[in-house]
Amino acid sequence: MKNLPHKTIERLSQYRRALLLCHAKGMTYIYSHEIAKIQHITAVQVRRDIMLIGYTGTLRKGYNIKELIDLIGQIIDSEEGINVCIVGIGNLGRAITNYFSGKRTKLSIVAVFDVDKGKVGKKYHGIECFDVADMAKVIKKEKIEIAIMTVPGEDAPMISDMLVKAGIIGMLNYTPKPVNVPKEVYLEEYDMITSLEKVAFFVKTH
Amino acid sequence: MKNLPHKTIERLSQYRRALLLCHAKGMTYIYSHEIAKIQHITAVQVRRDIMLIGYTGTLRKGYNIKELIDLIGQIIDSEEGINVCIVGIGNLGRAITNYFSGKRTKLSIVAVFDVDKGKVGKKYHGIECFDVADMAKVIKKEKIEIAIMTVPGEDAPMISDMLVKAGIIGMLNYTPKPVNVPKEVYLEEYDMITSLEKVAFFVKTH
DNA sequence: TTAACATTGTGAAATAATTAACATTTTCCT
DNA sequence: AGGAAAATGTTAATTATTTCACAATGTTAA
Repeated sequence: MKNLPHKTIERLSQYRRALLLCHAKGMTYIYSHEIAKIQHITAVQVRRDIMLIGYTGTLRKGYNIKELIDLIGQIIDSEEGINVCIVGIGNLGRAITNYFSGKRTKLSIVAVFDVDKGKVGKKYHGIECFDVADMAKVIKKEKIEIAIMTVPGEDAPMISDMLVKAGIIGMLNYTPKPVNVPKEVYLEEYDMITSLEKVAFFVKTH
Repeated sequence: MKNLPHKTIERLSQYRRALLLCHAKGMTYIYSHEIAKIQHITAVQVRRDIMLIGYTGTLRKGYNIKELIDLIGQIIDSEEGINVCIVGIGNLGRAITNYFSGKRTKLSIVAVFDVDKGKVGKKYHGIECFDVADMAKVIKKEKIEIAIMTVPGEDAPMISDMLVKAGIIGMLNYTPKPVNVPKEVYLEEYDMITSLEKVAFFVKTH
């Protein structure tokens, strides 16, 4: 199951969230075109994604929601769970801890870091804030594997290097500054300004 | 210049930001492989993107930074500038106003909206917060064309509909909930949870 | 019981994006 | 002056992703 396309993985994560809502509403089966409607993509794409993970639905009844949720979980989650940290607990960092608080998933945010001594020692949504200087120590102690960077752009390269040295193996960079990591580290970057400029461009060209 | 690939547009936005930093440092020329290094992509891709916008560099000297910045601006900016609003001024909304404050670009955040009466009337980074109920009025008055949604997921569909009715033509949805908009409205969705789950998946599979 | 229909599953085609390969040109060195 | 090196610009090949088209099959209704 290694060779799932990146885009399929993204959609599976989204399907699962939509399916959890349906499940909570008491639905038991769902058609590909219903999932497609929710995600505003095509039904064929939904079916193909589901085909790729080897699940098969029931003709004329659609997919069993519970089974599909569980299967997606088997595919994209780690059995043991993964610990995550956030570096930089400004507005963006807090927004992310917010999203996660309360939701129990296989991904747990177990530490946040900041340079601001006024923040160190405080708790954010129940998660303790440590000094960036103690990063390596805490990451090892808490077995943290993924880091989310929400620091100012100019600090990103240095923080990134520290994270890599501390043994992180996945990184999500939300700063506007691209960072370099060794190829063993999986890096995903997202930049809000770029997205907005992209929307502006495509708005302009209809 | 209409048919630029989506990915090229994203990268042009990023190149521009990197080039502005280089320009500020006093550099006048840059090689494709230097840009590539900064963005950690390949030099061929940089050259191809630049080729697509019709710019040509100087052999053995590289690209003129100032000229390239200006050309990218001509391509991706709207001459008159575009007004943007943020709906939902929680942590994420504030993070975005933050990013933009101080930077003068062709994109201006001219209004923020919230349902919380305690926030209405206050200013965030100099931008006034209006009641969501007055959205249509303010959007027309201020000639706002793009909206950034940073409301809780459950409010997203309703807010989205209101925005569309108010005449928005581009939308950036940062809630975890996909929304439906008519095809005349350009929609870009980004979901942090999905990104994190994706990183977790690819970390797991090396 | 059978015809019409709705739905899944999937090979093949189409489209989008990246990468390889290399011709071309300028500069530098000897 | 001439050859080597270092860049750009671009066509072609490759890879990734989406969409089309339709076979298969269970379900419903007459």
